[in-house]
Amino acid sequence: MVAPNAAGEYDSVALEESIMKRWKENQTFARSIEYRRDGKPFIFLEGPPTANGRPGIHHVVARTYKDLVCRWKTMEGYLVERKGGWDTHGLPVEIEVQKRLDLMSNDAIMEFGMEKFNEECRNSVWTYEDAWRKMSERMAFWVDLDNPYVTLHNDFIESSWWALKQMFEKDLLYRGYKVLPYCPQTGTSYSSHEVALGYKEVEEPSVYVKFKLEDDDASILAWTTTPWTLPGNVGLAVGPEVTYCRVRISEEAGNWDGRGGAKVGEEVILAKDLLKEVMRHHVEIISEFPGSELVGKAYIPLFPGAVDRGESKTAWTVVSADFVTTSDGTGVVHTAVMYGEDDYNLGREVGFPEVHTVGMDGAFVEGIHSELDGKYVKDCDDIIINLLTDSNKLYREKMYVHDYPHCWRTGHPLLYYGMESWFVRMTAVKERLLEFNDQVEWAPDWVGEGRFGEWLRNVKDWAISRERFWGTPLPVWRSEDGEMKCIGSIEELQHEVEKANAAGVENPTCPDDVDLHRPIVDDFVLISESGSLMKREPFVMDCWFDSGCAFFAQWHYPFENEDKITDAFPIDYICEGVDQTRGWFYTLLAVSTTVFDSICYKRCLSLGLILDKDGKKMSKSKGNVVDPWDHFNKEGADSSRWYMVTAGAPWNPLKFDPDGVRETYAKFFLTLWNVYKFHADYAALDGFDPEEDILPVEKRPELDRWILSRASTVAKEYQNQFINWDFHKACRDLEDFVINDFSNWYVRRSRRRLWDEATNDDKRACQHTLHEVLSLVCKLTAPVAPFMVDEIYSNLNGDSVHLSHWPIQDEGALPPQDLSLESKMELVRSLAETGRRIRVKAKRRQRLPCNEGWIVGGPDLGVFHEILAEELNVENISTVNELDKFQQIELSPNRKMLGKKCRQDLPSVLEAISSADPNSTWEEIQAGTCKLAGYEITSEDVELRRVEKSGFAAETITFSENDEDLDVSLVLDMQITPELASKGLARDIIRRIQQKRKDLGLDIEENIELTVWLSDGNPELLDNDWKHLQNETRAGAAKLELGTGPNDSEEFEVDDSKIYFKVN
RNA sequence: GGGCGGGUAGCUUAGCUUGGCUGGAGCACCCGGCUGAUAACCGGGAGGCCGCAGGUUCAAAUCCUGCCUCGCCCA
Repeated sequence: MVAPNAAGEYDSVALEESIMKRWKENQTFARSIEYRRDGKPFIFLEGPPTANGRPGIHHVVARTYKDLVCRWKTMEGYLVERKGGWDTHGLPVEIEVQKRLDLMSNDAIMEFGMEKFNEECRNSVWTYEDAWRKMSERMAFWVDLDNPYVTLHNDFIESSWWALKQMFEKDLLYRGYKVLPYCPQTGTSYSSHEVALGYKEVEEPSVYVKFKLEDDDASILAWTTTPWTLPGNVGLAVGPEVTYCRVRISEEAGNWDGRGGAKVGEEVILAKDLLKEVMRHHVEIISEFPGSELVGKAYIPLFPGAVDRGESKTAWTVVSADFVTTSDGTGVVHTAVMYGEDDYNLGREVGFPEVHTVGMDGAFVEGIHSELDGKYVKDCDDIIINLLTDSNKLYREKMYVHDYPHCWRTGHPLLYYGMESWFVRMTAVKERLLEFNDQVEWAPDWVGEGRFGEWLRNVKDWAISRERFWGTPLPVWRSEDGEMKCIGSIEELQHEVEKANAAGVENPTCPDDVDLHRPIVDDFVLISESGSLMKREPFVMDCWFDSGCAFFAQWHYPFENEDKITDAFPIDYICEGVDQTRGWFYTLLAVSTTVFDSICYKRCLSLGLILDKDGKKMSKSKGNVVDPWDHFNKEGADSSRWYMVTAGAPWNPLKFDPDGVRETYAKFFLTLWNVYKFHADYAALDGFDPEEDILPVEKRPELDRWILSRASTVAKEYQNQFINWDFHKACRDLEDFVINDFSNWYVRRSRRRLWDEATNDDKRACQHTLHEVLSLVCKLTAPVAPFMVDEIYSNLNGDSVHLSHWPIQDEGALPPQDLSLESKMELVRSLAETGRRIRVKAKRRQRLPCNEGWIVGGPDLGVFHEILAEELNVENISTVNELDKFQQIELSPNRKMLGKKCRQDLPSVLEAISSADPNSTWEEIQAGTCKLAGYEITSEDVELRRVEKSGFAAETITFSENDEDLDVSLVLDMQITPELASKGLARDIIRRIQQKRKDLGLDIEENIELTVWLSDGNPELLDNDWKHLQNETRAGAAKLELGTGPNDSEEFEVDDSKIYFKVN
């Protein structure tokens, strides 16, 4: 091993870039995996981002947590392979292409050509791949992007097909309807985020409709904002617990506005709470009853013949539904099965006929009503209202203002429309899902138990098909009479194509590398067992299905890599934003449960959202998006990563404050670098070899043993915090250690030890200690902020820190701990601080020494007296036990004990304690005879405090060791002697001259010529101190004069008298 | 409308599980000190209806109830 190089200044960006280069040249990432080849695997799965969006700061956050766990586990000795992945299918891709090529409807796409369109999609997927690569590399996210899994690759699709077939064979796949927001103008249904693009406030007619009961004169009143759904009405829903009433119109209404009405004597039924809201007539209440009494009653259809009853027994009857409320309407919900999600679910549940009254073109189908057939539904509101009015079925109309989703492309209102769709029967495996979820270690646990658990308890069947073009095609072929085949591999497809060809179908060729996308797969026609032609169901899969298959499809399982599932499944760790709870976290579990009947991942870290510094969501439109490069190019990736991890718990929302990154840079990294620089510069100068002349720890001074012990303690706690997912606490503690213990105390106290030019034991001890602590800090920091510490570690140890071993597991790897030494040093530091506080209060300059200092109480600090004398600027430190000389006692109540004993009398007892004489009371307490305010007071009820007597400057602090609180006092002697005054004066002058030297930019070694003028008020400067002054300031030639200095001399004041000096 | 989480100093936050001495820290601000020690450090100061309102208790930031508010997810 050779001596380290001198460190140079810290330039984070240049340093990180040079390290990136070094990693590339040395293949450090690959080596970090290879040298763990024999280790136990730790399986990480990368959630695939889509590369057709630019990466943002939130991706940096997620990748930091992915990376740090993988690096940590690697250092621990696990084999952690990291395959990159890309999500390349789905709606966002199609929308991008549609916008670019102005293809605003399905017809336009078909006209353009589906093949060409999909080709455009395939290309557009990679728009930002380079930006992603650069970001990943710059932030040091180690992942294999050269061999990623890609959801559009045939291998991936084939594996997904295989998975679907498993579901199909388990009867978990079925065809049904799903009510979706649909735009008849473009012929497409919309996902929720597209819907969100198009909400508009509109004013529309709403109607209160009278549904005449079959065997009763009364009508039930129902309300709807979509009159066009009324011809499709097949049922009325009431709340079983809601109170309804039957009322009779008792008077004609005056000032009737709009169409509709009711005659005197007519009877209607509605929720009691909404009576005033709805009725425009004076009415008398005939009866009141719960909704359950209405259930089963039949009524006369509004548009007879519009819907075919079919097998349904419940059509045009009242049913009960728990979603019915009395917040608006009449407390009765008109149900048209195909045009509302609640309606559809209710219809399925109670058996209403599932029949469309509206076509895909948005117009009524033939046979509804002569005035409606073939007309666009939104043009029919008026006609329908008139028809109802004419047949006395309308009670009233009311204009209604609400937000309603509109097509973001055409501006037309969307229709909620029941579409053919394929589902995975998740409801059938609900119990297994819950069971598996219980086995997952969630961070934080409330996401698993709460948000995710809640979702699973209410799990619905998963609608996995989309009427789109760019995606994994649904591999189900279907004949007109409903025979179905699900294809699970290319080989099977080829086989089926051959079979069909043999039966006379003319299919295109189906080679081994057939592109599994549309429209190619659409062209294959298969043949059923009974000999009918089968066509592919014209859907693609929800792209969430793709990513849900990633854990096996990334390996092309089961066609290849069987061992990846037998040996490397379930996954050990995944990590994504909390918004993935019902996204990727769910689809992974859904697929693994339905296909493998297994848990999918053992640990899941769910990250909080990233917000701007004001707590607002980052969005392009608000312009508050933080570009990661702003910080990569300024403070660097280390500071960005460390900031993000220390800013809060990973699952809490992160308010990203650019100033926080700067602060991290200035405090943690700059400090660490300067500690390193301090060590490296002297080590380089001295030719220090960390492997030579190692001084055993027990032979090193207390200060060294202390910092080594602290380092051990911090390292162990760091590991515990990591295991508990408390990365933020771990890193905050480490940061505190580096800044306060290591830099501000150890290095500050050790500085002079390295100044000595000759080698000695003390210097060697210090250098080895610095080397060991720095190396340890590097290892601990490496997973979180991998750059700078790699530079430090490599320079000190010759190889990358990322190839080093995590220092925690084996006992011998950490320096010895000495907790009693740690707590003593803590006391020493507190005493040093206390001394400064005493001086401020006593108005005594820090540089003016005190003759004596006494430590009263506490453990033996003999070995630290020298440090304390220096820190406190006291000539002589001693320990004394005679408290009374400096102190008197005070009693302070222990409220916890007294509260239990005295309850409501506590205030009067407290009063009694504070007014009693402490000395005699304490004697009584010890004798067991103390009684105050009627209560017996024992030594447990009070705490004894010692307070300094006047005449000494003193302060008492509490020192805790082994659950015991000890009072320790520091007393300073405040008298001033000529010797002390001289010393203090010398220090003040030295300080000024040193500052001047610094201002002049003088080298540390350089000599100066010095003249000092003392005036009348100054204390005498003794010979010794004058010599010391010359020595410290390297004043080769020095003169001491009396009087006022010339105009070109420097002037300053000490205790109100002036001093002049001049440096040449 | 439902579920989950948050609301503590100008800002970022710790403390809440298990109630108890004066609610702790960092940034920024002011005063002082210290420094051949770095964008550092130390002491002091100012700055807190601990979201609001009730309840439990001798005692509530902490436990309970309701509300307000912000965020996310779902309707």
